[in-house]
Amino acid sequence: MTDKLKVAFCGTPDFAVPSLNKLIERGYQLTVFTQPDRPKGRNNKLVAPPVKEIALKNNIPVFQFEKIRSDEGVRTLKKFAPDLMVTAAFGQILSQENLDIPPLGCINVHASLLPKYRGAAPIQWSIIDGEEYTGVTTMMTDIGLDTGDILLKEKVKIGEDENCEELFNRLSLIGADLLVRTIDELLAGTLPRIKQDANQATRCAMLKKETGKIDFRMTSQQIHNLVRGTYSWPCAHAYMDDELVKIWVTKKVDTDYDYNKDAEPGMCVIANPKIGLFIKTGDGIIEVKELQFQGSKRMDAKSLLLGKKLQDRKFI
RNA sequence: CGCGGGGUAGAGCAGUCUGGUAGCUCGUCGGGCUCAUAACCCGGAGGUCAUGUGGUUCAAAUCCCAUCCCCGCAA
Repeated sequence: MTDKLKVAFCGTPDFAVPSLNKLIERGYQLTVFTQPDRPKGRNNKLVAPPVKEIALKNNIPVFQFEKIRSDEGVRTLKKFAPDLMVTAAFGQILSQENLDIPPLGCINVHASLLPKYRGAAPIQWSIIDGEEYTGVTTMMTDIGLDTGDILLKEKVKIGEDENCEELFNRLSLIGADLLVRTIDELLAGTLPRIKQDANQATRCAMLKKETGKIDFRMTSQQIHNLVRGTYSWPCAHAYMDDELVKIWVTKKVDTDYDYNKDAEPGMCVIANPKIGLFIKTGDGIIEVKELQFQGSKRMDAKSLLLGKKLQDRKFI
């Protein structure tokens, strides 16, 4: 084992946790930088980022600058004097001054096959776009947005019904393994560095609430992708009589059902507690397995239909 | 004290405004019927109506007060 490599770890959400855990296992000397606690939930209670929880449990120093590129952030980083810096879903932009501090540079773990899906929500967008494959890439961080040289890459197939929470979990574990392999090769001097082909690059935007709005004129497959890709947040949704309805789980329909083929997209063409809930789409119907009306709990469609009549009512 | 919805049988809901025997759709148990079903028919069990030995009342799931829990929005 490499003794006492000093690593500054910058990460925030669950995705970054397995990577941090790996570095802890390695016994590196760590300092963690993460986002400040944010108000969450109904009473605006402050909630610590998952990475902070892990760090505290392991007695690792934690800093929560609003901006790590601030004077104070830079000063703190310099004082720790890391050999290497690692970022994983940090959510802050590093300055050149930050990047110049660690002699070995800065490695970023990014959940896409770069140069595709640079940006903030690559996992979600790869599902929404209906990609067959995605993966994790480690790269040398530079000043651009996910533009640094590619180091290692691992490709995975996206499951047909896999939602982005499941894919997140899968990729976060793969990312953690890829990270330590990257560090090993970096130290061994065998690490490849490949420039990104800017012509092939695509960039994905942050998800907005509005991203999850379902337009039932889309195809069943597109809707299924949207539901899976926005799972958990912002969650695919539609409205019925001004009531917000979250669509949690859908299933593509393979059976031949008898329903009104002339119904408008969004119409509940079959809404039977014994069969389920089926909504007309642009090219057929889609089954809604789990959904949630505003103010009420998330539940499976068949249960909901026991108490709520949705037959021939329409989602917009 | 951010705004709003809700807690009624194992599940999902109605009933609350206008106080007067606890209902519906399922499930479950028992029986019947059908070549068959998203089946159908008959019968039964199962609730201190979130909590308060709270207030009002002849009478509270329902009105008033307090507390707890769940959910949506906003951040």
